[in-house]
Amino acid sequence: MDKQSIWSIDKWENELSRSGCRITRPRRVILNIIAASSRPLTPMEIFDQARAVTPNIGLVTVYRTVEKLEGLKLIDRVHHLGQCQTVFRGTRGHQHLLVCTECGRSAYFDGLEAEKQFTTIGNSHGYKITGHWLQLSGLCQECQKKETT
Amino acid sequence: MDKQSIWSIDKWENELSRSGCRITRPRRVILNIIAASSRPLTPMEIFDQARAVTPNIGLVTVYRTVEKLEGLKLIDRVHHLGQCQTVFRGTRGHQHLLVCTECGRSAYFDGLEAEKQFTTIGNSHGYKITGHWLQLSGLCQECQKKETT
DNA sequence: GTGCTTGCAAATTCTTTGCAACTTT
DNA sequence: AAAGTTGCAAAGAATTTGCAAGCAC
Repeated sequence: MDKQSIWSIDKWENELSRSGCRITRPRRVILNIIAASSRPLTPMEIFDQARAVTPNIGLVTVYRTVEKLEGLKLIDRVHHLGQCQTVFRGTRGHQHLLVCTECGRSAYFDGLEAEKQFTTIGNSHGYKITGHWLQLSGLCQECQKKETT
Repeated sequence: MDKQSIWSIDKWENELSRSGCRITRPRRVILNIIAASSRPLTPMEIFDQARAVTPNIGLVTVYRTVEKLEGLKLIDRVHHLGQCQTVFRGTRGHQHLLVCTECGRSAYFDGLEAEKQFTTIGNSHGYKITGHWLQLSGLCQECQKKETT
């Protein structure tokens, strides 16, 4: 677990209690798993990892915790392999995701200059732009190596 | 149904038969519904509309037809309201989608200059970019009017 | 103690599969 | 006639809900 993860967990727990939620053991476990992951995870994957730590945790708790974290914008929903139930730790400020199509390893990159164009594009179609979704996909370093092997 | 839709349907039927598929009545109905829609539709929505025309059509046929159309890239999967099973007629050339968060009305816009940056962004993280997903959301003209009402 | 959480079991919802009858080419 | 397609019913997944017992604050 890197510095960033630790940083996230503290922040997440603060956010959670600030919004009236309780910090329970199952939640702490789920938080840690998501924060430590280098790739987006499905509810089931989170559940499996969580069970290794707390065998009697319920899948339902995963769903409910994920829902809460998403509501607080602490995690993001990611498009990956036709799934959109996978989640990844949220962006800090204005960033977008870069996902490896092979292994799922993900990284954030900063917003583009281009985003300024979005309003203009919207206008030309009569839309008032309120948001955008941008995600790049490709092969991470590891998976590029495997390709050539 | 506008010109664009008619144009799509002819093209779609050509593509379908060219890939060894048969043009059947249920398929024609589904094709027409998707081509004529100004917003992304879920399998169930397509089914409901189709039933109005062919009461004994099966939901299964919708799933199977959608799968086929998607495989031929004639329709695109769209992110809308947490769903990613909704589909919309495909892009022509290099375009991206603009979706109304209220009513779903959608339009395509041309690719951005900015896309040239994507490769560079990828490189700086060690990724080899193979694709990107960009979708804008906002309020369409109709829904902006309703807001002020 | 109060009120949020948990895990279980059951209920829903969504999607896929097996198959015999039926169309398209 | 051959090969792809259809709709039904059933199977399988994925997700949500009701609820009594259990914790966090």
